[in-house]
Order: sequence, then structure tokens, then C-alpha cells
Amino acid sequence: MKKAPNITDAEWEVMKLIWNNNPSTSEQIISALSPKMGWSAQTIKTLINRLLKKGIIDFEKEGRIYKYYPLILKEDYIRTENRSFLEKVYDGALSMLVSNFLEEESLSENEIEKIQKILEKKKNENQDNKK
Amino acid sequence: MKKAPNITDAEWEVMKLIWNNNPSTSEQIISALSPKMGWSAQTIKTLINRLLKKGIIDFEKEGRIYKYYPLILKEDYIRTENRSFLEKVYDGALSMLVSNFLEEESLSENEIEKIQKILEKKKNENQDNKK
DNA sequence: ACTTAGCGTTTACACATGTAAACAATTAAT
DNA sequence: ATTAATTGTTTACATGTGTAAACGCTAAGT
Repeated sequence: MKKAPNITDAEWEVMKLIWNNNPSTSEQIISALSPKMGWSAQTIKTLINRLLKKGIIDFEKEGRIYKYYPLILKEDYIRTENRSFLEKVYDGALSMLVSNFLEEESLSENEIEKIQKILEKKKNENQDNKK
Repeated sequence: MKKAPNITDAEWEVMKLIWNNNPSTSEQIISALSPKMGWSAQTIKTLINRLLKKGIIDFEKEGRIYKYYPLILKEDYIRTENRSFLEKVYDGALSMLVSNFLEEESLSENEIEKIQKILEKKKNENQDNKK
């Protein structure tokens, strides 16, 4: 299988925009990112074009204007990012990763409980698989 | 404060070696990474040199041979990596990150319990802070 | 119809990164 | 002492990435 095209940090900002507002016009992307990122309109156009060339987004003409839409799911791409981060930094040791993050950052009651529920569920699943 | 020098993916492999075996000679680094990564000895020498230039490692002469040692702690660097990953991919939403990882990967009983303990502790800390 | 503003396309350019070859200095072998 | 092998240093080169300027086409205003 061919390696998935890479999304760079700068391109990632554009993708977040497009995923959240699908489809987006370049005007929308530029007016959202230009102030936030301090990028010129030209820079953003370049990023959009690179995403097109990489086959990560596509567009549909709406008169003179293009509507850009993603060709890949955010969830899918994040899954890949997760995997490679886990591999690169933790050599695949998930529990290391999780404890590390938990210990360094703070969480609300609610969030803690949400995670606890997930863990309970996983415990049960493990149990089931054992039988 | 000056931005921390970046460690690239290839350089990261070298750093893992040096952190695990501190100090390391280039011979040790090369014979470990050359087969594992399929890199030529020259390539690895380049990576070592870039790490030197970036001020991430330093060396001590031991006769003709250099012993390389890290100038930064693995833990510190990982903390930075964690932070930027959390920001980039999850916009800082830790609970999202954690649930995502937990749901996609598998964990042993033991690991689950370890994480549960961390959560309990955090819950108590939250409680304490509230008072 | 003619000019202009707006949107997309092409070209640019410096620095980073992966991947090494070529070179120099020094030690070890003959 | 010379030569060869080893280890570190310099230079190289293609591709990726951040950051745009310049250019070209077309709709819109006069």
C-alpha cells in the first residue's frame, strides 16, 4: 500500500478549518486563519494547493468560487497520528503514554469519570475475551 | 526564552540510543542503528553531528574516541513533545486524547489498574484543591 | 466595451531533513 | 617510517516545508 500523504503543521491548521466547516471557500479559510496564524493570504493559498496536490482535499466549482472539502476523515488521520506518536515517543507502550499525560496535565472531575468509565468497560472486555 | 532545538525523527533514534546507553561511542551507535534502521555509517555520523550542533548532545574525548552524552533529559524532551502533540492534534483537550488512545489500543489488566490508580489520586488532589 | 478587483495558478527562495560521499587526521599494523 | 584502517569533519544534493511574490483569468463595475 502507498504511504499516506503527510499533512504538515501548517497544512494541519487548514485541514482543521475545512473539517469543521465542510466545504469551505478559500475566502473563509483565509479570513479565519490569516489573523489567527499571522499568515498572508498567499501563504494560505499555497497550503490549500499543496493539500490538493497531495490528494487530501478536493474542490467543486461554484461559479468563480471553489468549495474545498476533505477527502479523508479527521478521525482516520488522527488515528494514524496517534499510532506514530505512540510508536515514536513511547515505543508503543500505551500505558506509559497515558500515565505520562495524566500525570502532567490537569483534568476536571467529569473528565476523570469519563475516562474511568472507559477503563471499566475495557476491563470487562478483557474479562470477556478471557472466557 | 529561546525555542528548544528540534529533534527530527532520524535524530530521535540516535537520542534513544544515547539516553539508554550514556555515554555512547559512535561505534556503538552505528553498530546498533545501522542494521536496525538500514542507515549507512556516514548517515549516522551526520545525525550525531547535527545533534552536536544543535546543542542536544556533547562529547568527551577518550583518546581517539568520542563519548557522546545527552545535554537534555529524555523526560524533559518528552514533556515538550507531549504538549505540542496534545495542542496540535487535540487542541489541548486532554480527556479527548486519553479516551481516544484508550479506545483504539489494548491494555492488560495490570496496566488498566495502574491507570485507575493514577485517576483516583488525581481525583483526590482535585478534592483537596477545592477545599 | 474597458478596466479593475478578486480568485486561482505558477514560480521563488531559504532553511530543514534524509541520506550520504569525500576529506582529513590520527592510530595501528607492517 | 610507511601505509592502511579508523574515526571525526566538511561538503553535497534532492525533497519537504514555511512563507510568499508574480502572473493570469474572469466577473463586476463604469
